[in-house]
Formats: sequence, C-alpha cells, structure tokens
Amino acid sequence: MNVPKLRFKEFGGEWRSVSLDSIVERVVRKNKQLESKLPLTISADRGLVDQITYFNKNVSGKDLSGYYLLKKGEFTYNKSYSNGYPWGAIKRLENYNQGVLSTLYICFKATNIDELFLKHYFETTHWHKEVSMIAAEGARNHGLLNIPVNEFFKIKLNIPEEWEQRKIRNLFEKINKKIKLQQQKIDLLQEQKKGYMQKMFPKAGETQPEMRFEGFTGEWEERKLGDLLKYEQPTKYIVESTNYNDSNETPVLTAGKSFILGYTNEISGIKEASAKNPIIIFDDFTTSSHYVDFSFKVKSSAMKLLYLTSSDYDFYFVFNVLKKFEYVPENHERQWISKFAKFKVLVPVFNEQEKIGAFFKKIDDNIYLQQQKIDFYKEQKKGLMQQMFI
DNA sequence: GCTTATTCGCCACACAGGTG
DNA sequence: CACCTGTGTGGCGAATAAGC
Repeated sequence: MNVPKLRFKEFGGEWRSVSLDSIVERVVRKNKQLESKLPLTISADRGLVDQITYFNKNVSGKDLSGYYLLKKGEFTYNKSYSNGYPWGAIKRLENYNQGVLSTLYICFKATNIDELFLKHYFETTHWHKEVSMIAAEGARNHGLLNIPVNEFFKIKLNIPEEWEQRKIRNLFEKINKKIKLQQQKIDLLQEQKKGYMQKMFPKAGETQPEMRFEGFTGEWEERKLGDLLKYEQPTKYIVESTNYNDSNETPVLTAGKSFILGYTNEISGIKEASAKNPIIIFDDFTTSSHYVDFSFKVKSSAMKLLYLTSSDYDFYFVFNVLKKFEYVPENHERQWISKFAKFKVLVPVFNEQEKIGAFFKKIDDNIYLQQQKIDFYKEQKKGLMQQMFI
C-alpha cells in the first residue's frame, strides 16, 4: 500500500506516484531586459535569500541578463551538496517578488499540485533516493552533483489528492509559524538583554552605570583583569563536537558553570575569535573542572582557562564584564594575552556584582529555555515530516 | 545553449619554526 | 622549554570557464 505512516483520519486510499514533470513546469525565463537586479543564492537553512543578505556582498557575474528570472512562488534546485542536504536543496522563492539566479540552478514552477505542499515535500528527505539514482557515479564532483536536467524532471514523487495536500500543507504552515513566533520571542529577549547590558554597566569614560539596583550608589572602582582572573594553559583537547554555531552572539554554555568567550587580536567578532583565541572560563568556586557540551572544537594551544582569583568577585558578573570588554589591538599586535592582566575594568562592591550577575543569569537562562523550546518544535516537525510524506 | 570541469575564497586545523 | 604565531592544506559552498 502506497500510504504514509501517519495520516489524518478522514483520508483513505493510496497516494499516486507521479513524475516531477507532470506536476511542475521548468522555468527558463531569462532576465534579458534586466527586470531584476537582485541576485539570489540558495541557503540550505535560510532558503532563497539575496546575496547581499547572505554573503554581505554580491558574488554574481557582472552581466545579469543571462541569469534566470525567478518569480515569487517558483522553485529552484541547487544541485550542490551542503550540510544536511546530501543531494542539494530545493527552495521556493518567498521573500521577494522576483530575483535572478545563475543558470547553474534548475528552476521550475508548480502547475498541477498545491505549491505549498510541494514546498514542504522538498523539505523532507523522501526525494533524495530518486535523485541519488540519477546522480552520476561518485555522486559528487567538487561539490556539484552531476545531474542531467531531463532526468531530474523524471524523478518520482508520491502525492495524495488535492484536499489531502491542502490539509497537510496547512499543518506544516502552522508549525512553521509557531517556530517563527518562537524565534521572534528569542530575538526580542536578546534585544532586551543588549539594552540592559548597555545601561547596567558604565559607558566609556564614565564610572557609574545609567541604571542601578536600589540602594547602590557611588562610583565603581577601577580594577585590572588580572585582579579578577588568572589564566592557565590547558593541557589537552577539551571539546570534540564540531557543531559550531555561527551566530554573532558569544556562545554561552549554560550547562554547568563554564563559558566560552571570544577575543581576537585581528578583528572583533566571536567567529574569528573562537577560532584563534577562545577563552574558556571555569568557575573555580562552584564547580571544579566541569567540562560541558561546547558547541565547537577548541584547540588547547589557542585558548586559556580563566579562574576567578578570589571569592570577592561574583562569577557571573565577571563573565558579563568580559563579554562587554572591548579590546582594540594596535595593528597586528602580538602576544596580547600577556597584557590581559593589565586591562582595566570597573567593578562595584560585591553585593552589587552579585545582583547584576544574577540578573543577567536569569535572562540567559530564559533565553536558553526558549531556545530549547524551538529545538523541540523543530524535532517534532522533523518527525512528522518523515511520517506524513512518502 | 546546456553540461561538466575548474576556480575561488573562506575557514578550521595541523604543524613547524621562532622567541623570550 | 613552553608557548606563540605564521603558514600550508583540504573540504566546502559558491560562481565561472571550458567543452561539447
């Protein structure tokens, strides 16, 4: 029986096996009159996005008139392997009314099928097997799969009647919306946190923060980082996971009491920093050498372990001081770490440190919780996709 | 004009060689 | 000798060039 494992009760009967070219039509429309000057790229996780947004630059050829002109709602296949998409990615244009794509991509539009059903279908892995059968031997040639276009349009898909298509599509649209809303919630929390970070620490040149907990007054005192922290060279690899999360937020490891902070002697930004000079902090006073799930690999020779020098300092407060700390090196300065201990920071009395530390910890914990929720929704979606399509 | 091969830039990582 | 840092490398994701 050609039926999905999981199905809405009201539906019966087998799904039809159809070839792709019976439900879609290839799009070869060229951008002759330069109708669009928006070069797109396919991102496996972000879908069809313009190149400026994705790469921060335009990587297309100078002459866009030879590019395909894609309209909103149309699909394109990137026959290039990418992480999680061993047979390439098929995405639908949603964010713009139109855009242009290199002719390397295979474009098409839905004609005889619910467009959004098809979109969700291509998010599953059910079409991979078909493509794998037509991909040239070795399956991969410098990242690009050798897939003849006419063969591509002959791949078989399993689809139900239209009203079942619609019902399934509505379910997944709803799930996507839920995930999107959850993401917005997280973004908002992060924005708020940023705002508090600015207000609850003194601005450059000042000795008091704009916003303070009640009962605390007076200037913060100047300390050197070396007063707060000592560092050691670790002696072994600590992390094996390569699941590096490329975000501009400093990775915060919420399990246990350890963190990774990024600093660099070249450019600011955690990505570079994590690769070159990551710093790991352990809270010596609450947990001892408690290794946790780091999100990316760190090399022992390029990082330092930091420990608080005394219990006169609040761990979470110091952590946030470090996160806020900006070090602008003189051009290609070497051995910046040797100066680490001399960097100046402002510190309030212990009770105030504690309050501030706890305040930010609460925010971070909440963000982590919301992030877990989103991960759960995504897992749930993945499971449904696997079972509700064939 | 379509298909296939090559190139390009980025980045993580290993490693060698320099230096206080 | 411990510890930096520069450099080489290979995989990846992308586009372009070459070939048919």
